[in-house]
Amino acid sequence: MTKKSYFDDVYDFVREVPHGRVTTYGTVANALALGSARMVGWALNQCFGAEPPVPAHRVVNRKGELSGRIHFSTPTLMQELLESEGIIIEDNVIQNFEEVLWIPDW
DNA sequence: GTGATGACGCAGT
DNA sequence: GACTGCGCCATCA
Repeated sequence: MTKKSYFDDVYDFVREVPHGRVTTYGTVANALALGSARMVGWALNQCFGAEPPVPAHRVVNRKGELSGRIHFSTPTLMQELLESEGIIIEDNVIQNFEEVLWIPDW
């Protein structure tokens, strides 16, 4: 893993997400100019081996659904983490999505 | 070198 | 309004 990839860009971006806030794949892809939201999800697929750990639970799809929860240790872990930060989630979907959505100025 | 896959997004129907 | 298909770019087999 000594080889740095654009993963670091995605990881760094996600780590910049404030506590209690979330971001979307499209936002990350747009902010990092990756060109595809798929790249973000694919990069986060390996975030579990990243150091320091990446708050991947703060990254959701455009609809605010916890689409990536299935990749966590448990399908409820992602929801538990978000709820622990004060984010309301129902049926694996963020309720006040627009309120917790975090978007960088740049 | 080619084909297939992936935690998505958007346009078209 | 809801569903389907295609495209994005990078990595793995």
